[in-house]
Amino acid sequence: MSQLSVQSDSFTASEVATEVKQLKDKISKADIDYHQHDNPSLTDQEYDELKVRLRDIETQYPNLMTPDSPTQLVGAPTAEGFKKAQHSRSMLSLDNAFNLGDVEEFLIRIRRFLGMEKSEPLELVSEPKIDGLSLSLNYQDGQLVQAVTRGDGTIGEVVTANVQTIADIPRDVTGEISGRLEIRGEVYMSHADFEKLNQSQLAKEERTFANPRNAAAGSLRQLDPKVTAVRPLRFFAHGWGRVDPPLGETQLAVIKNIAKLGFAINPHIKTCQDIKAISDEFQRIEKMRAALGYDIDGVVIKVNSLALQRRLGNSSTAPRWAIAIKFPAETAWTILNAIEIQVGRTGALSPVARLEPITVGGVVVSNATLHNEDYIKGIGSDGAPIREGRDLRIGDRVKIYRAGDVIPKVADVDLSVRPSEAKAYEFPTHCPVCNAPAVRPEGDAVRRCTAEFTCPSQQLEKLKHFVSRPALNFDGLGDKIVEQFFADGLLQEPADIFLLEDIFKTKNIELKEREGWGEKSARQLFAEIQAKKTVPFARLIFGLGIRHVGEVVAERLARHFVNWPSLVKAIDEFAESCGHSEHELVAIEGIGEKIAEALHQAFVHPIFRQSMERLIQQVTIVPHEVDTDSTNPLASMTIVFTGTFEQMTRAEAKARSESLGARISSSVSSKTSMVVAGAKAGSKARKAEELGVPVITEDEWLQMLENQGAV
DNA sequence: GTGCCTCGAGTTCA
DNA sequence: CTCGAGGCAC
Repeated sequence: MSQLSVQSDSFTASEVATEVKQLKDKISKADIDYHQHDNPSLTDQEYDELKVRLRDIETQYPNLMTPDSPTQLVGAPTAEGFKKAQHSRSMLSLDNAFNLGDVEEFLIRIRRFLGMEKSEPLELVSEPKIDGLSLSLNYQDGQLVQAVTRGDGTIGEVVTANVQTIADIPRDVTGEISGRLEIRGEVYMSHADFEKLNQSQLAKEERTFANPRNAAAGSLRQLDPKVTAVRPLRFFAHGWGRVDPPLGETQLAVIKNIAKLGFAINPHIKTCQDIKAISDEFQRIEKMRAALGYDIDGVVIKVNSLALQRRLGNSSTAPRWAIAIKFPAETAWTILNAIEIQVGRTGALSPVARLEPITVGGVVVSNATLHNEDYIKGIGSDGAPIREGRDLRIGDRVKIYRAGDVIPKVADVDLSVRPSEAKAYEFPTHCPVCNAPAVRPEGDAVRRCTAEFTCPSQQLEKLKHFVSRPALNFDGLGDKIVEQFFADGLLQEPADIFLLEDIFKTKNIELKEREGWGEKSARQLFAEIQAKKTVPFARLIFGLGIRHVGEVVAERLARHFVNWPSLVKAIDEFAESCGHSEHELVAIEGIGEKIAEALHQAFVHPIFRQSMERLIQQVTIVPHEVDTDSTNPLASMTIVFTGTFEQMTRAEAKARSESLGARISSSVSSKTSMVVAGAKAGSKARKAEELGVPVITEDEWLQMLENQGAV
């Protein structure tokens, strides 16, 4: 293994490529020996060294990285699962519109973001929104190398073998295209094929599927590709991820070129020039819906120009250049049997409706969210009536729909059949779990249990949050197990998790002897806990479960403060400065007084403080990753924008710099790396000069972006 | 002070 | 996925 330490600098490009190939082969052979033959051919250490070496090379030569590289695969395939792979660009969802007004707002938002006049033309493309499963297909030099499901948008499951038999997906576009090509689209099943499949399932006395979407999902996620092969799956391409040679300059042109490569595309794609055309097209598709022969749940509208799409970019969850206009949801009537109150990790008392089970949109629903006190009364928090002041009472006949085809909600109540004995629901004034007073501040919609750190429900929910996927992401320590351990008094706060092995010892309990545990699973759990002792800073901050501090705010804090002591110091200082707006904390983009106050409130609380000190002793914090790419000067900068911009709007400038890894701040301090001053810049530019912070013009700023190839 | 826009919190079922 | 609310631009 000595060649592994050789400096790659001394290698020629082709030598490096050869080494990459060899590494990949070795790793995948080891994978097969290990997982499929249960016969490891390498020691763990040798295996890890190979992977580290491959990752090093890929970091140095990103062009050698392919989607099927073992470094892109996270986690091993399990008996009942698929390998997982990270998407090269995350697969976002779409914003939804439910009426024309929403679409108009969407167009206004786009024009405003781009600084376009109302009269300027903006070409759009419309297409039916297929109700299926999103899939990413990765080709290298024309060969299909990997197919990945959407998953959580960042990481999906590898189903390459399963999609090889789908006729709408070419396995090979060799000769047509070289380099990398990632096609995205929707896997679905036609109505006719769905009926046939269910009949044959019936004949074989196997389970039938509730709807084509479930049938498609079930068929795609077969562990045995031979089963998938006989299932009649189809595919429409509707987008793309990374594509090496550009395929066109508009959405429509690229899609047409994708069709030329042999992919199926939907025949009902059209360009629209204005809201009227969109409306007409939506109605046309809606009329056609039943006759299409496959399920659609709306119409997708996209900005046609790819240049504009690039300028618009993405928000954290969805592209700004597309929107889905959804068809109205299916509804069903049922009986409201009971209203129960749940207490969440922030102490929020959330009412949940227990329903007489009913099928809505192909799924049996027995619970529905009731949001809050006012929702039960039929009144919005702004005083606007939702059901014209008609409240919900136990025993009522209610209309249920699934918002966004997922979350069951109560849309209406039938007063004509209300039982005479039904009384108005009285919302509890005390926590149903710990009986502490539950208060609802003036103007708030939510009533909260006041026993912030002592209410068992809040403690438990905070623990669940800490172990959850976006936080510390403990494998094999899910909600159910946390609940058990909490009920048995083994866990109370995050630090206890890392001390679990000791806690078991001192209490003289053997985990492997508990119901449902064995030697192996116990050992695995303790290993996982050990592994999670090293934790990325942002995940740790998010895991603390402080109000108003979600993933994004946690990431911003981690980015800004880099390490734990600086964060704590800033929060303590904020307290001393009596929470004033000049403070470093409040100057961070996206963090205002409420969030700073929430952080301060948590950290001054002795119980929280103590539990933090215990936790910090247990973990090693990985500082927030700073983009060390030396060719990107924006990566580690804190930038302040001031004045009026001409070439791009402020929102666009910010979005652009954030995507290049810069931090945005609203006020100038000694920590500011640079001020970009547009026309009529005032006090901020002056302050920057006083502090010796460089001030550049809009043109110079654009020049910097251009140097990054970001324009 | 007001009106976006984005983020956070809570929710269902398979 | 939706709603409420925080942050920020106007």
